Amino acid sequence: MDLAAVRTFVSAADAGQFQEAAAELSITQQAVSKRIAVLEKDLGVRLFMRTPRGARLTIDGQAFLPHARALLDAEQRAADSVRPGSRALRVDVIGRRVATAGLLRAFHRAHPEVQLDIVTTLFGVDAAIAALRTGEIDATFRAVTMPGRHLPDDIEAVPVLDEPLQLVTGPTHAFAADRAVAPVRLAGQRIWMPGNAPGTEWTAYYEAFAAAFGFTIDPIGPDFGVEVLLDTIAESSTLATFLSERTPLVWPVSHDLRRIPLHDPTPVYPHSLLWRADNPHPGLAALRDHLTATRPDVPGSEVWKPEWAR
Amino acid sequence: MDLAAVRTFVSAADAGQFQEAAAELSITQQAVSKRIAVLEKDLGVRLFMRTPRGARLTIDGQAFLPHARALLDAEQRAADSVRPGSRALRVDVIGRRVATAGLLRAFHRAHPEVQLDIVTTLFGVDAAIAALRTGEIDATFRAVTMPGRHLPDDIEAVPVLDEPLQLVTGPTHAFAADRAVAPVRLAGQRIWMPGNAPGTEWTAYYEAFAAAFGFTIDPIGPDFGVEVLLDTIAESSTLATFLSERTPLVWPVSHDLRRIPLHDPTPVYPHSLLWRADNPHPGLAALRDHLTATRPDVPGSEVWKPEWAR
DNA sequence: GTATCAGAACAACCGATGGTTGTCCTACTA
DNA sequence: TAGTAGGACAACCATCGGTTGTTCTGATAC
Repeated sequence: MDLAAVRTFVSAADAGQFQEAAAELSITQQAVSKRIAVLEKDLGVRLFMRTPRGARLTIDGQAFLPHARALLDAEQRAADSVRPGSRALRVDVIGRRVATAGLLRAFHRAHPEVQLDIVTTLFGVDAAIAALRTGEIDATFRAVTMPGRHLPDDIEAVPVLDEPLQLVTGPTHAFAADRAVAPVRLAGQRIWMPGNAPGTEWTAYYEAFAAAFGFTIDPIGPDFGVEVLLDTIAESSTLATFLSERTPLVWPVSHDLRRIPLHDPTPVYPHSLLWRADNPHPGLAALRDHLTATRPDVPGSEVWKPEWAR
Repeated sequence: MDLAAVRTFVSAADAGQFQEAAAELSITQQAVSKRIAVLEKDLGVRLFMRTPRGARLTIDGQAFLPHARALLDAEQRAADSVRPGSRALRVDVIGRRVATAGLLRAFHRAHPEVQLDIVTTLFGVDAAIAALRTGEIDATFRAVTMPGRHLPDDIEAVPVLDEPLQLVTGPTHAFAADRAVAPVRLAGQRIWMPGNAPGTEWTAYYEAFAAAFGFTIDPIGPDFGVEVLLDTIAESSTLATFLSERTPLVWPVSHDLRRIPLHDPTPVYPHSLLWRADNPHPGLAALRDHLTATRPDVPGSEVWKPEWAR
C-alpha cells in the first residue's frame, strides 16, 4: 500500500472531488485519478463513485476512510519519534496506569507541543539508568534511592511525587470495616504483592516497609495483572494488598473491594524523575519545570518513607 | 515514507542483518541496503550501525522500531477493513465504555478470526438503521423499540442484554447511606443526565422511566464526559445520575461516590442487536449466534422496562 | 434542444525510482 | 595470512508515476 495514495485518498474524500485534491497536493487531476485507481486495484474494492460533478465515497470508501486517517497518523508519529532536532521526548514509566503516567498526561495537556514517546518496557532502575545513559530514553520515573546505590555522576534526579498507599481488602477481611488502619496493626499480616521481582526498587521499598512494621510481603505467583489480583483479594478473608491512593482503579462494583487509607503514619512511595545531565532536549527541560512547579506540597508530618529515600 | 522500506526495516531489525532480511523478502541484499538508506535519508537519522558481522539498531532505530510495527499494523487493519470476500465486520456501538462494547470484546475473544471494525460515530437509532440499509455498517447495538416506531421490513433485531441501572450519588446525598433504593422513592427527585439529546432512544428510555415513577430527568448542559459528570455529582447533595451496574468505572477513590442498586423493580436498559436481513457476512452470523448463546437468563421477575420494550 | 462547463478517464510520453548483477571493502576466524 | 560473511558502491535497465493533450459525460444555461 502506498502512503502517498492513501494521503491522496483522504484529500479527495475531504474535498469531494479529485480536482481540488490535486490542487491541494500540487499534482495534476490525472495523477490523483491514477493514484486512486491503483489504490483501488490494490485493495480490490471501489473507493469512489465518479460522477461528472465530483467523486463521492462508496460504502467501502467510507469504511476505509477512518483507517486511512489512522494510518497517516501512525506515519506522523513514527516520523516524529526520530525527527532530528525536535524529535519526541522518550519517557519511561513503570506502567500506564500508575500515578506517574498521570503526571505525564497532565504534562502533555499543559505542553501539547512536546511530542511524547512513552516507553514501558524497561525492567528495574538499573535497566532504566543504562537506557538513559545510552540515550535510548530521555527520562524515567523511578524510585531511585535504593539502599547502597549511588546515582552515576552523569545522571540527575528530582523527587516529583510521594504517592500515599492504601490497603485493599475484600469485604470479609478483618480490616474491611475500618475507616483507616495504622501500619503497626499490620504486624504479623501477610500482604500479597505478586510479580515483585527481587532487585527492583519496588521490591526494595516494600521490603523496607514490611521490616519497619513487622509484617511480611508475599510475592508468590506471577503478575497476571491488577484485575486477577483484585479478583483474588475480593474473595479472600486474609489476603490484602497495597495500592496507590491515586491509582484510578477499574473494577466492576460487584467485587465490593475496600480501599482502606493507611494513617499514623501514611506510607508514601517516592517517585523521582531521572535524566542524563547533558541531555539538551528542550522537552526535557519543559517536563522538569512542569513537574517541579506542579509538585504537590509534601504532607510533611505523618508520612513514612524508607530511610534511604529521605 | 515508503511502507516497503518500513517493512524492510522491521525485517532487518529482527534478523540483525540485511542479508537474512533480503532472503526473507525475496530481494537482494543490495536492495535492502538501498531501501534502508533512503528511509534513513527520509527520516534524517541513522537507523542501523553497519558492521561486517551484521547491522545493529542505533538509538534512533530502537525508538523507531515500535512505531514502525504500529505503522504496519495500521496498514494491515486498513486493508482488512475493506478486504473483499472476508472484510471486517463493521459494528456500531454507542460508546466504547458501555456494556455492549463489553459484549463485543467477549465475542472477539471467542472468535478472533472475525475481523472487527468498530464504529461509534452514528447518532441515534435512525442514523444507525440508515447506515445498516446502505451497508455502511453490518450491525448495531441499540435500544430499538421506541414508541411509535416500527422496524423496516428489511431490518431484523434480537434482544441481547438487559442492563440493570444503578443510582450514583455523592457522599452527602440523601440516599448515600442506603444499600438499595426502590424507584418509587425517586418521586420528586431530579436526575441529571447531561448530553441526552431529544429524539434518541436513550432519551426515550429515560423519559419513560421518569414518567413511570414520577421523577424528572434534567438534561441540562453539554456532555463533557463521564469524569466531569461524576466530579459534579460527588460534590452535590441533591444531584444524582444513573449508570449501568456493569459499567466498569474509572474514578479516583477520593470522590467517594456511591453506587446504589435499584430494586423493586430494577430498571433495565434493553439492548438489541440490529442487522439487515439480507446481509450475508459470515461474521454477522457468528456474532448473532454468539450473542444469543451467551445471553444471560433474564431475571424475569422484578425488572422494569418501558412498555414499548417488552 | 443545443451550447457550455466542470470534472473524470484515457493515451502517449518521459524522467525518476528501485530493482538487478558485478565488484570491492572490512573485520573476524581458522 | 587466507578465507569468509556481510555491507557498500557502481553500472545498468525496467517499471512506475508523473506530465501534457484529448475525449467523454452529465448537469445547467440559454
